[in-house]
Amino acid sequence: MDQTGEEDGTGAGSAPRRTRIQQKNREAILEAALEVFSQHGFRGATVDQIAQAAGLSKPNLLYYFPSKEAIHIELLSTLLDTWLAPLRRLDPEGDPKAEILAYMHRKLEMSRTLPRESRLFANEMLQGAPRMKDMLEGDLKALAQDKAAVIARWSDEGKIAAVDPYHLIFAIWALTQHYADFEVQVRAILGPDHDPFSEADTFLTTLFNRLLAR
Amino acid sequence: MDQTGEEDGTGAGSAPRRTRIQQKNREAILEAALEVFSQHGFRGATVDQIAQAAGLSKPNLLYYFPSKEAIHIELLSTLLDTWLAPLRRLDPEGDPKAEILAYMHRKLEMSRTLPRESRLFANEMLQGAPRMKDMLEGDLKALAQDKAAVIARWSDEGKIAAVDPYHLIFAIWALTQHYADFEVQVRAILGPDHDPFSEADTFLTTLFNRLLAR
DNA sequence: TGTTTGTTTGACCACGCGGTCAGGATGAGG
DNA sequence: CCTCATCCTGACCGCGTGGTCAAACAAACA
Repeated sequence: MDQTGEEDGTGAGSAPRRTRIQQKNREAILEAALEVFSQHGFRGATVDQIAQAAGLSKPNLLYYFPSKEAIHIELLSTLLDTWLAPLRRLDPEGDPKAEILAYMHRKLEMSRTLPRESRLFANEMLQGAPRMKDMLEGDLKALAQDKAAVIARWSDEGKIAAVDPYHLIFAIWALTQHYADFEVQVRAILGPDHDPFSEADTFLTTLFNRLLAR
Repeated sequence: MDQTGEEDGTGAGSAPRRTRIQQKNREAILEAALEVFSQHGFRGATVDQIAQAAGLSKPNLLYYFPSKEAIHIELLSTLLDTWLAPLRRLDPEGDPKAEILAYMHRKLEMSRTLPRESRLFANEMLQGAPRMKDMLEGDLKALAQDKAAVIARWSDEGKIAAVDPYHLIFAIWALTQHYADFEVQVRAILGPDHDPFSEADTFLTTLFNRLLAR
Protein backbone atom coordinates (compact mmCIF):
# COMPACT_ATOMS: atom_id res chain seq x y z
CA MET A 1 0.00 0.00 0.00
CA ASP A 2 2.31 2.67 1.19
CA GLN A 3 5.40 1.50 -0.60
CA THR A 4 6.37 4.08 -3.16
CA GLY A 5 8.91 2.42 -5.37
CA GLU A 6 12.19 3.96 -4.31
CA GLU A 7 15.47 3.53 -6.11
CA ASP A 8 17.21 3.83 -2.76
CA GLY A 9 20.56 4.53 -4.34
CA THR A 10 21.79 1.02 -3.61
CA GLY A 11 19.21 -0.86 -5.62
CA ALA A 12 20.88 0.05 -8.92
CA GLY A 13 18.84 -0.57 -12.04
CA SER A 14 15.31 -1.11 -10.74
CA ALA A 15 12.85 1.07 -12.62
CA PRO A 16 10.66 3.18 -10.30
CA ARG A 17 7.59 2.88 -12.58
CA ARG A 18 5.50 5.81 -11.38
CA THR A 19 2.02 7.03 -12.19
CA ARG A 20 1.39 10.47 -13.64
CA ILE A 21 0.27 11.75 -10.25
CA GLN A 22 3.31 10.36 -8.54
CA GLN A 23 5.55 11.91 -11.13
CA LYS A 24 3.91 15.29 -10.78
CA ASN A 25 3.78 15.33 -7.00
CA ARG A 26 7.31 14.07 -6.50
CA GLU A 27 8.54 16.82 -8.77
CA ALA A 28 6.51 19.43 -6.91
CA ILE A 29 7.86 18.18 -3.59
CA LEU A 30 11.47 18.23 -4.71
CA GLU A 31 11.03 21.68 -6.18
CA ALA A 32 9.43 22.95 -2.99
CA ALA A 33 12.04 21.24 -0.83
CA LEU A 34 14.81 22.85 -2.83
CA GLU A 35 13.24 26.23 -2.21
CA VAL A 36 12.80 25.70 1.51
CA PHE A 37 15.98 23.79 2.29
CA SER A 38 18.16 26.26 0.41
CA GLN A 39 16.61 29.12 2.32
CA HIS A 40 16.52 27.71 5.84
CA GLY A 41 18.91 24.76 5.85
CA PHE A 42 17.95 21.22 6.79
CA ARG A 43 17.12 21.78 10.43
CA GLY A 44 15.56 25.15 9.76
CA ALA A 45 13.12 23.74 7.24
CA THR A 46 9.88 22.08 8.32
CA VAL A 47 7.94 19.46 6.44
CA ASP A 48 4.87 21.61 6.80
CA GLN A 49 6.63 24.42 4.95
CA ILE A 50 7.67 22.08 2.18
CA ALA A 51 4.24 20.52 1.94
CA GLN A 52 2.56 23.90 1.76
CA ALA A 53 5.00 25.13 -0.88
CA ALA A 54 4.26 22.01 -2.87
CA GLY A 55 0.51 22.47 -2.49
CA LEU A 56 0.09 19.30 -0.46
CA SER A 57 -0.85 18.36 3.06
CA LYS A 58 1.88 17.11 5.35
CA PRO A 59 0.62 13.51 5.54
CA ASN A 60 0.23 13.50 1.79
CA LEU A 61 3.81 14.58 1.36
CA LEU A 62 4.90 11.80 3.69
CA TYR A 63 3.00 9.45 1.42
CA TYR A 64 5.49 10.14 -1.34
CA PHE A 65 8.66 10.33 0.73
CA PRO A 66 9.33 8.28 3.84
CA SER A 67 10.91 11.15 5.75
CA LYS A 68 12.21 14.67 5.64
CA GLU A 69 15.73 13.36 5.45
CA ALA A 70 14.92 11.17 2.44
CA ILE A 71 13.88 14.26 0.49
CA HIS A 72 17.07 16.01 1.44
CA ILE A 73 19.24 13.09 0.41
CA GLU A 74 17.52 12.67 -2.94
CA LEU A 75 17.92 16.38 -3.55
CA LEU A 76 21.62 16.26 -2.79
CA SER A 77 22.46 13.22 -4.86
CA THR A 78 20.74 14.52 -7.97
CA LEU A 79 22.32 17.90 -7.32
CA LEU A 80 25.89 16.68 -7.44
CA ASP A 81 25.43 15.53 -11.01
CA THR A 82 24.17 18.87 -12.25
CA TRP A 83 26.82 20.56 -10.24
CA LEU A 84 29.70 18.71 -11.79
CA ALA A 85 28.38 18.76 -15.35
CA PRO A 86 30.19 21.98 -16.32
CA LEU A 87 33.53 20.55 -15.23
CA ARG A 88 32.84 17.27 -17.01
CA ARG A 89 32.53 19.17 -20.26
CA LEU A 90 36.06 20.55 -19.96
CA ASP A 91 37.62 19.13 -23.11
CA PRO A 92 41.22 17.85 -22.86
CA GLU A 93 41.53 18.29 -26.62
CA GLY A 94 40.23 21.82 -26.79
CA ASP A 95 42.11 25.08 -26.63
CA PRO A 96 43.42 25.31 -23.05
CA LYS A 97 42.68 28.90 -22.17
CA ALA A 98 39.37 28.90 -24.02
CA GLU A 99 38.33 25.70 -22.28
CA ILE A 100 39.07 27.04 -18.83
CA LEU A 101 37.34 30.32 -19.55
CA ALA A 102 34.35 28.49 -20.98
CA TYR A 103 34.20 26.34 -17.88
CA MET A 104 34.24 29.42 -15.69
CA HIS A 105 31.42 30.92 -17.75
CA ARG A 106 29.30 27.79 -17.45
CA LYS A 107 29.86 27.79 -13.70
CA LEU A 108 28.97 31.44 -13.34
CA GLU A 109 25.87 30.86 -15.42
CA MET A 110 24.85 28.11 -13.04
CA SER A 111 25.23 30.47 -10.09
CA ARG A 112 22.98 32.91 -11.85
CA THR A 113 20.27 30.51 -12.94
CA LEU A 114 20.45 28.01 -10.08
CA PRO A 115 21.22 30.00 -6.95
CA ARG A 116 19.07 27.76 -4.79
CA GLU A 117 21.06 24.72 -5.76
CA SER A 118 24.23 26.62 -5.00
CA ARG A 119 23.00 27.55 -1.55
CA LEU A 120 21.82 24.04 -0.82
CA PHE A 121 25.26 22.78 -1.68
CA ALA A 122 26.96 25.48 0.35
CA ASN A 123 24.78 24.69 3.33
CA GLU A 124 25.80 21.07 3.18
CA MET A 125 29.49 22.00 2.94
CA LEU A 126 29.25 24.38 5.88
CA GLN A 127 27.86 21.65 8.09
CA GLY A 128 30.82 19.48 7.15
CA ALA A 129 28.97 17.57 4.43
CA PRO A 130 27.42 15.00 6.79
CA ARG A 131 25.33 13.50 4.00
CA MET A 132 27.67 14.06 1.09
CA LYS A 133 31.09 13.15 2.34
CA ASP A 134 31.18 9.85 0.51
CA MET A 135 30.10 11.50 -2.72
CA LEU A 136 32.82 14.10 -2.30
CA GLU A 137 35.50 11.50 -1.84
CA GLY A 138 34.06 9.46 -4.70
CA ASP A 139 32.80 11.14 -7.86
CA LEU A 140 33.94 14.62 -7.02
CA LYS A 141 37.49 13.68 -6.09
CA ALA A 142 37.87 11.46 -9.13
CA LEU A 143 36.62 14.12 -11.50
CA ALA A 144 38.75 16.80 -9.92
CA GLN A 145 41.85 14.67 -10.17
CA ASP A 146 41.07 13.84 -13.76
CA LYS A 147 40.62 17.44 -14.84
CA ALA A 148 43.46 18.71 -12.68
CA ALA A 149 45.74 16.35 -14.57
CA VAL A 150 44.56 17.84 -17.84
CA ILE A 151 45.24 21.35 -16.65
CA ALA A 152 48.63 20.32 -15.27
CA ARG A 153 49.50 18.92 -18.68
CA TRP A 154 48.51 22.19 -20.33
CA SER A 155 50.71 23.98 -17.84
CA ASP A 156 53.65 21.70 -18.49
CA GLU A 157 53.27 22.03 -22.23
CA GLY A 158 53.36 25.78 -21.89
CA LYS A 159 49.85 26.23 -23.30
CA ILE A 160 48.91 28.25 -20.25
CA ALA A 161 50.94 29.91 -17.53
CA ALA A 162 52.10 27.72 -14.67
CA VAL A 163 49.41 27.31 -12.01
CA ASP A 164 48.41 24.83 -9.36
CA PRO A 165 45.57 23.04 -11.15
CA TYR A 166 43.65 22.12 -8.02
CA HIS A 167 43.66 25.61 -6.65
CA LEU A 168 42.73 26.96 -10.05
CA ILE A 169 39.62 24.80 -9.88
CA PHE A 170 38.95 25.92 -6.32
CA ALA A 171 39.31 29.50 -7.46
CA ILE A 172 36.69 29.03 -10.16
CA TRP A 173 34.32 27.43 -7.68
CA ALA A 174 34.87 30.08 -5.05
CA LEU A 175 34.58 33.04 -7.38
CA THR A 176 31.47 31.90 -9.20
CA GLN A 177 29.54 30.45 -6.28
CA HIS A 178 30.22 33.54 -4.22
CA TYR A 179 27.81 35.52 -6.34
CA ALA A 180 25.00 33.08 -5.58
CA ASP A 181 25.77 32.24 -1.97
CA PHE A 182 26.60 35.76 -0.82
CA GLU A 183 24.19 37.53 -3.10
CA VAL A 184 22.73 39.62 -0.27
CA GLN A 185 26.13 40.96 0.59
CA VAL A 186 27.04 41.72 -2.99
CA ARG A 187 23.77 43.51 -3.62
CA ALA A 188 23.97 45.39 -0.33
CA ILE A 189 27.31 46.84 -1.39
CA LEU A 190 26.65 47.46 -5.07
CA GLY A 191 23.17 48.85 -4.59
CA PRO A 192 20.14 48.23 -6.79
CA ASP A 193 21.50 49.76 -9.98
CA HIS A 194 24.00 47.03 -10.73
CA ASP A 195 23.83 43.64 -12.37
CA PRO A 196 26.29 41.65 -10.27
CA PHE A 197 26.44 38.70 -12.61
CA SER A 198 27.17 40.56 -15.80
CA GLU A 199 29.82 42.62 -14.03
CA ALA A 200 31.26 39.45 -12.57
CA ASP A 201 31.39 37.98 -16.03
CA THR A 202 33.66 40.66 -17.41
CA PHE A 203 35.72 40.88 -14.23
CA LEU A 204 36.35 37.15 -14.06
CA THR A 205 37.16 37.01 -17.75
CA THR A 206 39.87 39.60 -17.20
CA LEU A 207 41.09 37.84 -14.08
CA PHE A 208 41.53 34.45 -15.67
CA ASN A 209 42.92 35.90 -18.86
CA ARG A 210 45.68 37.59 -16.91
CA LEU A 211 46.23 34.60 -14.67
CA LEU A 212 46.63 32.14 -17.53
CA ALA A 213 48.37 34.34 -20.07
CA ARG A 214 51.96 33.38 -20.65
CA MET B 1 43.38 39.21 24.51
CA ASP B 2 39.99 40.29 23.46
CA GLN B 3 37.70 42.63 25.34
CA THR B 4 34.13 41.50 25.50
CA GLY B 5 32.60 44.61 26.93
CA GLU B 6 29.73 44.98 24.54
CA GLU B 7 26.68 47.16 24.37
CA ASP B 8 23.40 45.57 25.33
CA GLY B 9 21.87 46.45 22.02
CA THR B 10 19.60 49.10 23.46
CA GLY B 11 21.50 51.72 25.42
CA ALA B 12 24.03 53.48 23.26
CA GLY B 13 26.48 54.43 25.95
CA SER B 14 25.37 52.60 29.09
CA ALA B 15 28.24 50.84 30.85
CA PRO B 16 27.55 47.10 31.32
CA ARG B 17 29.14 47.00 34.82
CA ARG B 18 29.71 43.28 35.24
CA THR B 19 31.06 41.08 38.00
CA ARG B 20 33.97 38.68 37.53
CA ILE B 21 31.59 35.74 37.29
CA GLN B 22 29.44 37.46 34.72
CA GLN B 23 32.49 38.30 32.67
CA LYS B 24 33.75 34.74 32.73
CA ASN B 25 30.41 33.07 32.04
CA ARG B 26 29.42 35.42 29.26
CA GLU B 27 32.71 34.72 27.55
CA ALA B 28 32.27 30.98 27.98
CA ILE B 29 28.75 31.17 26.56
CA LEU B 30 29.77 33.21 23.53
CA GLU B 31 32.68 30.89 22.84
CA ALA B 32 30.44 27.83 23.13
CA ALA B 33 27.75 29.46 21.02
CA LEU B 34 30.25 30.26 18.31
CA GLU B 35 31.27 26.63 18.23
CA VAL B 36 27.73 25.30 18.08
CA PHE B 37 26.15 27.92 15.82
CA SER B 38 28.95 27.71 13.28
CA GLN B 39 28.59 23.97 13.13
CA HIS B 40 24.82 23.59 13.04
CA GLY B 41 23.43 26.98 12.09
CA PHE B 42 20.96 28.96 14.17
CA ARG B 43 18.01 26.64 13.93
CA GLY B 44 20.16 23.55 14.13
CA ALA B 45 21.74 24.61 17.39
CA THR B 46 20.00 24.00 20.71
CA VAL B 47 20.32 25.99 23.89
CA ASP B 48 21.14 22.80 25.74
CA GLN B 49 24.08 22.13 23.43
CA ILE B 50 25.45 25.59 23.98
CA ALA B 51 24.93 25.41 27.73
CA GLN B 52 26.68 22.07 27.96
CA ALA B 53 29.58 23.27 25.82
CA ALA B 54 29.88 26.26 28.13
CA GLY B 55 29.74 24.09 31.24
CA LEU B 56 26.47 25.56 32.44
CA SER B 57 22.92 24.42 32.92
CA LYS B 58 20.32 25.66 30.50
CA PRO B 59 18.46 27.88 32.97
CA ASN B 60 21.76 29.27 34.13
CA LEU B 61 22.66 30.20 30.58
CA LEU B 62 19.31 31.89 30.18
CA TYR B 63 20.21 33.88 33.28
CA TYR B 64 23.00 35.59 31.35
CA PHE B 65 21.26 35.97 28.01
CA PRO B 66 17.56 36.58 27.58
CA SER B 67 17.21 34.22 24.65
CA LYS B 68 18.96 32.06 22.12
CA GLU B 69 18.52 34.75 19.54
CA ALA B 70 20.16 37.37 21.77
CA ILE B 71 23.32 35.27 21.89
CA HIS B 72 23.29 34.93 18.14
CA ILE B 73 22.86 38.62 17.59
CA GLU B 74 25.62 39.58 19.98
CA LEU B 75 27.89 37.08 18.28
CA LEU B 76 27.16 38.53 14.86
CA SER B 77 27.59 42.16 15.77
CA THR B 78 30.96 41.63 17.43
CA LEU B 79 31.93 39.42 14.51
CA LEU B 80 31.45 42.06 11.87
CA ASP B 81 34.09 44.23 13.49
CA THR B 82 36.73 41.51 13.52
CA TRP B 83 35.71 40.57 10.06
CA LEU B 84 36.22 44.00 8.58
CA ALA B 85 39.41 44.81 10.47
CA PRO B 86 41.74 43.51 7.74
CA LEU B 87 40.10 45.73 5.16
CA ARG B 88 40.18 48.74 7.48
CA ARG B 89 43.95 48.42 7.63
CA LEU B 90 44.29 48.84 3.86
CA ASP B 91 46.40 51.96 3.71
CA PRO B 92 45.56 54.53 1.00
CA GLU B 93 49.10 55.89 1.32
CA GLY B 94 50.89 52.55 1.07
CA ASP B 95 52.23 50.81 -2.00
CA PRO B 96 49.16 49.75 -3.99
CA LYS B 97 50.03 46.21 -4.98
CA ALA B 98 51.70 45.47 -1.67
CA GLU B 99 48.68 46.79 0.20
CA ILE B 100 46.24 44.65 -1.70
CA LEU B 101 48.39 41.56 -1.37
CA ALA B 102 48.85 42.21 2.33
CA TYR B 103 45.11 42.56 2.71
CA MET B 104 44.58 39.25 0.96
CA HIS B 105 47.10 37.63 3.27
CA ARG B 106 45.42 38.99 6.38
CA LYS B 107 42.09 37.71 5.12
CA LEU B 108 43.45 34.28 4.33
CA GLU B 109 45.06 34.16 7.75
CA MET B 110 41.69 34.88 9.30
CA SER B 111 40.14 32.01 7.39
CA ARG B 112 42.85 29.76 8.76
CA THR B 113 42.73 30.87 12.36
CA LEU B 114 39.04 31.74 12.66
CA PRO B 115 37.16 29.23 10.52
CA ARG B 116 34.23 29.12 12.91
CA GLU B 117 33.69 32.84 12.57
CA SER B 118 33.87 32.46 8.81
CA ARG B 119 31.25 29.75 8.80
CA LEU B 120 28.99 31.68 11.15
CA PHE B 121 29.15 34.59 8.78
CA ALA B 122 28.59 32.40 5.75
CA ASN B 123 25.58 30.80 7.38
CA GLU B 124 24.05 34.19 7.98
CA MET B 125 24.67 35.24 4.38
CA LEU B 126 23.16 32.05 3.02
CA GLN B 127 19.95 32.66 4.93
CA GLY B 128 19.75 36.09 3.36
CA ALA B 129 21.31 37.88 6.35
CA PRO B 130 18.04 38.22 8.28
CA ARG B 131 19.83 39.60 11.35
CA MET B 132 22.67 41.43 9.63
CA LYS B 133 21.11 43.20 6.69
CA ASP B 134 21.19 46.58 8.36
CA MET B 135 24.84 46.13 9.31
CA LEU B 136 25.65 45.16 5.74
CA GLU B 137 24.02 48.24 4.35
CA GLY B 138 25.64 50.34 7.06
CA ASP B 139 29.22 49.77 8.14
CA LEU B 140 30.08 47.20 5.52
CA LYS B 141 28.80 49.19 2.58
CA ALA B 142 30.46 52.38 3.77
CA LEU B 143 33.81 50.68 4.29
CA ALA B 144 33.62 48.88 0.96
CA GLN B 145 32.85 52.11 -0.87
CA ASP B 146 35.66 53.87 0.91
CA LYS B 147 38.27 51.28 0.05
CA ALA B 148 36.92 50.70 -3.44
CA ALA B 149 37.49 54.38 -4.09
CA VAL B 150 41.10 54.02 -3.00
CA ILE B 151 41.64 51.07 -5.30
CA ALA B 152 39.92 52.85 -8.15
CA ARG B 153 42.29 55.77 -7.66
CA TRP B 154 45.26 53.42 -7.78
CA SER B 155 43.87 52.00 -10.98
CA ASP B 156 43.37 55.42 -12.52
CA GLU B 157 46.86 56.54 -11.55
CA GLY B 158 48.28 53.48 -13.23
CA LYS B 159 49.75 52.09 -10.01
CA ILE B 160 47.99 48.79 -10.64
CA ALA B 161 46.31 47.31 -13.70
CA ALA B 162 42.75 48.39 -14.41
CA VAL B 163 40.23 46.39 -12.39
CA ASP B 164 36.75 46.80 -11.05
CA PRO B 165 37.54 47.64 -7.42
CA TYR B 166 34.34 46.20 -5.99
CA HIS B 167 34.73 42.88 -7.70
CA LEU B 168 38.37 42.79 -6.73
CA ILE B 169 37.26 43.00 -3.11
CA PHE B 170 34.62 40.34 -3.72
CA ALA B 171 37.27 38.13 -5.26
CA ILE B 172 39.47 38.42 -2.19
CA TRP B 173 36.54 37.58 0.04
CA ALA B 174 35.43 34.65 -2.06
CA LEU B 175 38.87 33.15 -2.54
CA THR B 176 39.97 33.36 1.06
CA GLN B 177 36.73 32.42 2.77
CA HIS B 178 36.32 29.45 0.48
CA TYR B 179 39.14 27.64 2.25
CA ALA B 180 37.37 27.97 5.58
CA ASP B 181 33.76 27.49 4.50
CA PHE B 182 34.35 24.63 2.08
CA GLU B 183 37.20 23.06 3.97
CA VAL B 184 35.66 19.58 3.82
CA GLN B 185 35.47 19.74 0.07
CA VAL B 186 39.00 21.04 -0.31
CA ARG B 187 40.40 18.37 1.98
CA ALA B 188 38.36 15.64 0.35
CA ILE B 189 39.94 16.48 -2.99
CA LEU B 190 43.49 17.22 -1.91
CA GLY B 191 43.72 14.31 0.51
CA PRO B 192 45.42 14.31 3.90
CA ASP B 193 48.96 15.04 2.72
CA HIS B 194 48.33 18.65 1.79
CA ASP B 195 48.23 21.91 3.67
CA PRO B 196 45.44 23.76 1.89
CA PHE B 197 46.17 27.11 3.45
CA SER B 198 49.87 27.28 2.68
CA GLU B 199 49.19 26.16 -0.88
CA ALA B 200 46.44 28.72 -1.15
CA ASP B 201 48.83 31.36 0.05
CA THR B 202 51.28 30.86 -2.79
CA PHE B 203 48.54 30.34 -5.37
CA LEU B 204 46.67 33.48 -4.42
CA THR B 205 49.88 35.47 -4.33
CA THR B 206 50.56 34.46 -7.91
CA LEU B 207 46.98 35.13 -8.92
CA PHE B 208 46.82 38.66 -7.58
CA ASN B 209 50.31 39.45 -8.77
CA ARG B 210 49.32 38.59 -12.30
CA LEU B 211 45.96 40.29 -12.03
CA LEU B 212 47.37 43.57 -10.80
CA ALA B 213 50.62 43.68 -12.71
CA ARG B 214 50.69 46.31 -15.41
C1' DT C 1 26.81 37.20 62.59
C1' DG C 2 22.70 38.33 59.57
C1' DT C 3 21.07 40.42 55.41
C1' DT C 4 21.32 41.60 50.81
C1' DT C 5 22.60 40.74 46.33
C1' DG C 6 24.09 37.73 42.89
C1' DT C 7 24.15 32.87 41.07
C1' DT C 8 22.45 28.15 40.17
C1' DT C 9 19.20 24.51 39.79
C1' DG C 10 15.24 20.98 39.27
C1' DA C 11 10.86 20.91 37.92
C1' DC C 12 7.86 22.45 34.87
C1' DC C 13 5.16 24.36 30.70
C1' DA C 14 3.51 25.35 25.96
C1' DC C 15 4.34 24.48 21.58
C1' DG C 16 6.13 23.09 17.19
C1' DC C 17 8.03 19.33 15.19
C1' DG C 18 8.45 14.73 12.48
C1' DG C 19 5.84 11.04 11.81
C1' DT C 20 1.58 7.63 12.14
C1' DC C 21 -2.98 5.83 11.35
C1' DA C 22 -7.66 4.67 10.14
C1' DG C 23 -10.44 5.67 7.06
C1' DG C 24 -12.52 8.63 3.37
C1' DA C 25 -12.24 10.43 -1.53
C1' DT C 26 -10.81 9.68 -6.26
C1' DG C 27 -9.46 7.82 -9.89
C1' DA C 28 -9.01 3.80 -13.82
C1' DG C 29 -10.46 -0.61 -15.78
C1' DG C 30 -14.02 -3.80 -16.35
C1' DC D 1 -22.38 0.20 -12.42
C1' DC D 2 -19.02 -2.05 -9.34
C1' DT D 3 -14.14 -2.92 -7.81
C1' DC D 4 -9.82 -2.15 -6.50
C1' DA D 5 -5.65 0.26 -6.17
C1' DT D 6 -4.12 4.73 -5.65
C1' DC D 7 -4.40 9.13 -3.47
C1' DC D 8 -5.52 12.21 0.30
C1' DT D 9 -6.86 13.97 4.99
C1' DG D 10 -8.10 15.07 10.01
C1' DA D 11 -6.92 13.66 14.17
C1' DC D 12 -3.54 12.19 16.87
C1' DC D 13 1.09 10.95 19.34
C1' DG D 14 5.72 11.39 21.46
C1' DC D 15 9.42 14.12 21.87
C1' DG D 16 12.62 17.86 21.80
C1' DT D 17 12.73 22.55 22.19
C1' DG D 18 12.95 27.47 24.06
C1' DG D 19 11.83 29.55 27.97
C1' DT D 20 9.93 30.26 33.06
C1' DC D 21 9.83 30.07 38.07
C1' DA D 22 10.24 29.40 42.83
C1' DA D 23 13.43 28.19 45.71
C1' DA D 24 18.09 26.76 47.15
C1' DC D 25 22.73 28.24 47.33
C1' DA D 26 26.95 31.30 47.44
C1' DA D 27 29.34 35.96 48.06
C1' DA D 28 29.78 40.22 49.70
C1' DC D 29 29.53 43.23 53.20
C1' DA D 30 27.80 45.47 57.32
